[in-house]
Amino acid sequence: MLLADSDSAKAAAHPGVRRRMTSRELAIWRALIDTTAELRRILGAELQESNLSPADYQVLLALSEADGRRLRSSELAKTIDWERSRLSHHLGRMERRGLIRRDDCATDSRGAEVSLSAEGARVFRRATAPHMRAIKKHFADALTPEQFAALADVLGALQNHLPPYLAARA
Amino acid sequence: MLLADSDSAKAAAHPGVRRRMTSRELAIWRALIDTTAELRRILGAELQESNLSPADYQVLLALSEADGRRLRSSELAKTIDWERSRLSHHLGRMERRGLIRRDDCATDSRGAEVSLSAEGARVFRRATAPHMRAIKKHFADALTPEQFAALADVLGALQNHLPPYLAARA
DNA sequence: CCAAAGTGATTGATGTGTCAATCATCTGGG
DNA sequence: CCCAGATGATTGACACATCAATCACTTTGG
Repeated sequence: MLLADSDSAKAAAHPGVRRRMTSRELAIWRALIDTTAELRRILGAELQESNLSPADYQVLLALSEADGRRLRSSELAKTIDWERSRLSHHLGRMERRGLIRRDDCATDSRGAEVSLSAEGARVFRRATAPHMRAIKKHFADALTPEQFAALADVLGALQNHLPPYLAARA
Repeated sequence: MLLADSDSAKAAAHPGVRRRMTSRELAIWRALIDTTAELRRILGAELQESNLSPADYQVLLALSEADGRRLRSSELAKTIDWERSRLSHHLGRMERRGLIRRDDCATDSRGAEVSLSAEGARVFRRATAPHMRAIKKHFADALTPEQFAALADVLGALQNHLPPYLAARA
């Protein structure tokens, strides 16, 4: 039913900005939201088996790619594009679980240095391969090279059309 | 950088299931997740101006399309594909805000009938048009007819490849 | 030098989502 | 009829996100 096309003739006649959305376009929007939500749900459940939330994984990934496996808190926030308060709360929980550490910063006594604990590094290492396999299985294996190209094109168009600051961050 | 393609030659040589993901495929995956997250964020912020969360909107939409603007709680859950406990918590909050009502069900005293309150109907009516405009502005207006077709194709492929029960629900 | 503005980070309140446990009611086989 | 198991729905505990407020420190202009 994604391909139902009762009003596409109208749409084609008016390529401009002034027309209404067609029901097909709306259906594709909903399919986009639902399908990506489902994919996130599946991958999140898979990550859970390593005792990590998707958010945990993002943090650990950024830290493990960082120089010396440590980052200033605000740098980390910028890297993964989180609000600082969200990060602060989350780091609190991750610290309690022993995945990361927070130390006072030498050069700025306001700041905090976040670093990967040995345990955090270990957990991350063991989670990565299954996570990549899951992405491959549920996403990459579903698409042909042509579909990848088309998807990249669509995402580029969407990003370019986004309010400027996202484009700036990219 | 979405189009960087350092290892696509390798990929093309092995169309099968056994190969590793290319870095380009992974980049497209991340772009998909990030772009849809940003779109959800923008539309959520826009909905907020009508004092509704995206979740509120889903509930109100399902109710306002329902026969008599009322649904059994479990029917509602099935319609919007939520866990029952999530719905129960959410309905509690929406009831406190006066958007919906819950009454005992006549034919099954375990059950609850959820219905749109006058206020809920009013709020939903006033939120719908701006919401549709926002989807059009940030999503539909960004894509050409060819890109819509390609996206529908990609989403179809992803859905067909999902674990069976989603397809069953669709 | 110092007060005011700016910056790095945390906190508390509240809304949201998930899981497992619970409660009440319904239903079907004996 | 009756009770064991299924079903409809809620609850409590906890993880997570967002917002506004706060705190501590740093910087800067006079």
